[in-house]
Amino acid sequence: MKTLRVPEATVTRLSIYSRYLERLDRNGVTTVSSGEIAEGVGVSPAQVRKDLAYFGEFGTRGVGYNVKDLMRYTKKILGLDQEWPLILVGAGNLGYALCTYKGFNSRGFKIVGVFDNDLTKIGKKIAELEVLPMEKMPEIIQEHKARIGIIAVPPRAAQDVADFMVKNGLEAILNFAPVALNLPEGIEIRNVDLSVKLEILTFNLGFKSAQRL
Amino acid sequence: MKTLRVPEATVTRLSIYSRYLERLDRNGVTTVSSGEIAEGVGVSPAQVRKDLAYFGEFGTRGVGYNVKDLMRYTKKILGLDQEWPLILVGAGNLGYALCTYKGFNSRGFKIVGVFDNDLTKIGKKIAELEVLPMEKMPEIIQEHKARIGIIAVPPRAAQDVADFMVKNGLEAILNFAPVALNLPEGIEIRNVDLSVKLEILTFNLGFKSAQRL
DNA sequence: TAGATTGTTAATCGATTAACAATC
DNA sequence: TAGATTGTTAATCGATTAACAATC
Repeated sequence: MKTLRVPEATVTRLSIYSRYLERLDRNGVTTVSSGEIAEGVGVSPAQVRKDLAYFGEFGTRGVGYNVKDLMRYTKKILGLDQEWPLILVGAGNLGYALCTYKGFNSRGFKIVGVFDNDLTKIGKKIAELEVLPMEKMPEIIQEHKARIGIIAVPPRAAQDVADFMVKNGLEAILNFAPVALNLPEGIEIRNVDLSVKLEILTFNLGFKSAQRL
Repeated sequence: MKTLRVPEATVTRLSIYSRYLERLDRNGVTTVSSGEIAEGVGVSPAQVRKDLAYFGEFGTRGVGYNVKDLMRYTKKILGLDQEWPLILVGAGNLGYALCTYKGFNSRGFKIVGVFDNDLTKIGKKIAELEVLPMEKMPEIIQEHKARIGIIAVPPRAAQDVADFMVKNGLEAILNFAPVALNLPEGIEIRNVDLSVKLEILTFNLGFKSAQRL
């Protein structure tokens, strides 16, 4: 792997190519061109080739890419050739949905601990897993060698949860609470905001109406 | 509103500024500078001013921005000065979580119909709403003048649901299924992929380990 | 007035695309 | 060989940032 800086957009697309290749493979397709991938996921063929070029040469000129091989390469690049144990905080509706979300399991993600500080939730079961009090987190992190945490709590609690996760050794956080978190250098953090994309839609609908006037 | 093309990243940030301003307002802050907003959401002060400049002049030189006013302006720009009725298809765990998600309501989004084609789900209640069969969708869309649909079904069903939504007049779709949808020109579509950001994290964790070698 | 902060221009930076030699 | 498609370079495009005049 080159130590060149890879644009985050490239990694995002790689994840999408990867899933598309899985589908092609399931459908029995053995060879694919950059143009077909591009068509399938909605980007340009040059984009596909450029993205892949950050990591190596995976195709055959005049022929295209072997679907199975490229699928494996892309998953390997993304780190999906291994299982990733996840620590989840927040056993509300969103937490429940994430626990049962098949899209995680199929990519090698496995939630190994669900935590909450709400006494009415602790002890309940979510898909095989008992909701645990926060104090148990260090133990579970150690047991599974977890490195990634997911925050699915209300905004006001998110920073405390993040601090607690970092204190206990987690290195990366996926945050579903709509707030910017303050974390020490070196901790990877990404936000998933369920409402932002919806607001892009409302913006665009309004914008189009305005232009029609 | 200028008819200039606005970068999508600007709209995304506007949504984030807007939420941050709401928080400042709740905390009783009356005036804020571009530098403080930048600090609060993690971008550069120039970025904040540039983003706002697409839509007008909202500040006072030497002073900053009035929090309440700027909050109202940003919400208006995003189309959040009105209620948006939403049509949701998919009454599984994710659908359930979205129905009860407070982040939607607080921004003026209101799910007015939940649909599924699973007979075991139809008739059940999710937070005041009865899960309806797909055939009822046209009626509900008309009744509420809904323009936006949310897809929370498994990937293989997503395209059919999208086609059905478009056929019944919806103009914009938020898609939680991890597939690229094919839709006619003019239909706004955005995907929310719960797993992609997680894969960016695993990529970065792997990348960092590789660089340490 | 002196200090502060906006709005905006120009410079910089980075990402996408077009084009084509390499090569199957 | 002729046709196809990759990998890569150079050109283009667009977004971010630095800098500063305007002005409170």
